[in-house]
Amino acid sequence: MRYWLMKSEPDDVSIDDLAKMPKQSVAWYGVRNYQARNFMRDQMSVGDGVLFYHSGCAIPGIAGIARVASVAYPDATQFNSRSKYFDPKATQETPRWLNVDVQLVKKINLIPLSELRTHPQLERMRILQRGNRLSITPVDPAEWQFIVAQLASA
DNA sequence: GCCAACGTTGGC
DNA sequence: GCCAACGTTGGC
Repeated sequence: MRYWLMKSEPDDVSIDDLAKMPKQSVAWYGVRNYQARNFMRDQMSVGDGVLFYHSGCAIPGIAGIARVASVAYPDATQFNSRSKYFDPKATQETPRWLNVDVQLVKKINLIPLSELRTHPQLERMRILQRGNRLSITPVDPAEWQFIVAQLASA
């Protein structure tokens, strides 16, 4: 059992969009970074905890709690020439990009990035480090516990 | 819109 | 294998 923070742009898929999906589950398509892909491929298990993070928006922050709902499988968008995630080097036989399914556990009151920064318990979080761009990052169990028990319930 | 940080590409 | 150039991310 591991814990993750996964970024999504709410203009693309927001926490409310996730809540409206069948089974409140969505394929986490569009990851085109090898390190993030490898986290999904090598380290994620069904049931892992996910902090659903809104980025690239007016108030970035943690918008909900989710869970990993599948193992990694080929990301369909890499094969779609009309998709912005199309990858001409990927084939059905040798896909390059993978995704897991992510399922909503609960929407929470947004925990803004600016608030996360105020908690010394969280100062080592990857998301708070300067220059962080990775869209999927591991979260320490202690950080997960603090966020879910102390911040998400507030 | 700006800009710092980072990953990828491609020439050599 | 190095590294400059370029594109992207993402907070502000």
